[in-house]
Amino acid sequence: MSQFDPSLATEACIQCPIRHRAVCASCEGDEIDRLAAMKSYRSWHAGETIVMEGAPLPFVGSVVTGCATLTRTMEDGRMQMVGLLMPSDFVGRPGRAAAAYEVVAATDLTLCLFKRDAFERMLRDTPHVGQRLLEMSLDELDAARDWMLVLGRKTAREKVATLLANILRRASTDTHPLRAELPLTREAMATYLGLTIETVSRQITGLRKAGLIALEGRRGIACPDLSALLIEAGDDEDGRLID
Amino acid sequence: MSQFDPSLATEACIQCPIRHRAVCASCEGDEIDRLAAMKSYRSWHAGETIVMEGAPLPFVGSVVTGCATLTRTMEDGRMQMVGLLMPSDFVGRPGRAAAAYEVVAATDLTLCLFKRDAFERMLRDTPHVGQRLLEMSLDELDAARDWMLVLGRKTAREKVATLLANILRRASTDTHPLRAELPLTREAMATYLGLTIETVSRQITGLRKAGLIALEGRRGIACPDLSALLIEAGDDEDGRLID
DNA sequence: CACCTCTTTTGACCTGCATCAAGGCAGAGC
DNA sequence: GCTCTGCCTTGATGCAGGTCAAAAGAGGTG
Repeated sequence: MSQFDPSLATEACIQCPIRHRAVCASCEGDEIDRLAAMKSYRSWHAGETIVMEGAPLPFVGSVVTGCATLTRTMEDGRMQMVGLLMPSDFVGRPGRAAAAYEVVAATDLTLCLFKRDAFERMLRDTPHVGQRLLEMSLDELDAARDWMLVLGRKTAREKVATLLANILRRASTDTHPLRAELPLTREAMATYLGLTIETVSRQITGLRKAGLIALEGRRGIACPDLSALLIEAGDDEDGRLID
Repeated sequence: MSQFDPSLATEACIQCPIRHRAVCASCEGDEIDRLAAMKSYRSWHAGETIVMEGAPLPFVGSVVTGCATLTRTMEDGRMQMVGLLMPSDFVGRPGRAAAAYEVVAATDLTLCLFKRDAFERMLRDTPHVGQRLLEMSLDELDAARDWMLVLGRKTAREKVATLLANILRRASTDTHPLRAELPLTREAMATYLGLTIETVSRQITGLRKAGLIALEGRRGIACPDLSALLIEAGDDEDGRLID
């Protein structure tokens, strides 16, 4: 775990804490200062574990840069990723001392952190922060439920297409063709999709051979026609973003 | 859709709205009256659709008696149940006019309802209701993520054992052997578990032949040893309740 | 460059669950 | 009671994706 230079935060932490700007549209001036005084930043390298499943988690916060994964593990070692956190996503759970999932940095990662007890006090004192957090939690719940459809009913090819399309849309810079760097290894993708690494690899190859995507090195991906990829994913063309 | 006699509500609606007692532990006396004045009750028969996916949903509320299902459907008809609502569970989404999922009465069902706009006003005026709702939403999110592990990684037998164990524990009256009435048809179970109806049936038969459960008619189920069933489910013995 | 390690791809084979197709059984209505 | 209808179970077969094994890249290091 390395130190993050807080002076970088002004630009990087656009939407923090919990989508700072959105929240603070209704903040008084000194509320912003109080929030700012409570923040700290911490960084991790790709692959580092932030908390283990069940371990105490004395902070909450949000992703500033990079990408983190939430994973549940069965006793025999089977693993399922249950969330993929991107910048501005919330980490941790007010009102609960232990992490329900393992949290791992998928890429190099910086979090904006609050001590949990201080954050809980803020929730009580500042209702609009609680309202914003409720809204975000309900969005997360919808995303989790959408992903249940992916896990329960989609074929391997549809699953991979769904994930790639989501990543492409999030990273979207409206270039043509659409490009993105995959924040996940093949193994992490398999863990997310309820597949094995071999199946993920085969399906990616299949999509490449069908001309739906192009690979640029190990992590780079390009997509000439997102709507074609979405059809392959079994979604209607304007299917919603899934976490 | 039939009318529910509000006079029955006093007993039945122990935890409504949004676990009324829990909320109202910190309510003033007249807050309770105001909440009560906003409520209404409505009942549905087993199998009736309450709202279709994407249709306008002008109310929110909570389950008083019975059991409802939340389901997402793909264009080609594949369906995945994404939530199973039991008494005291919350229905609907403040801040959103349309239902994200189809809601169906799995059994005969009574809901305690609030007009959505009135409820949203209450959320703004009564912060502890919002806090309670946040807490409930985070619990739902954990449950949804736990179910992702079931869908993504468990075998058919483990899935069925997981569902049956959850139902038995919810209905638990601490009798021995544990008994419950299944609120779901085989088809609904299949939709929940990401399986087909035939596979569900075969796995139930398998669990019965292994002596882990006994069937009592079509809907009745008994379990002589819950911890044995939980081991079959791939959980540790005190695995948590899953929605 | 050679060497090592880690990730990804590819191949061959197998199995768990889906699919297709009959039956069986319980409750409702006559 | 009989029959109809809607669930549920059972059987036979096929295939998608898992498993096991090996090879091919892609970095990193001396």
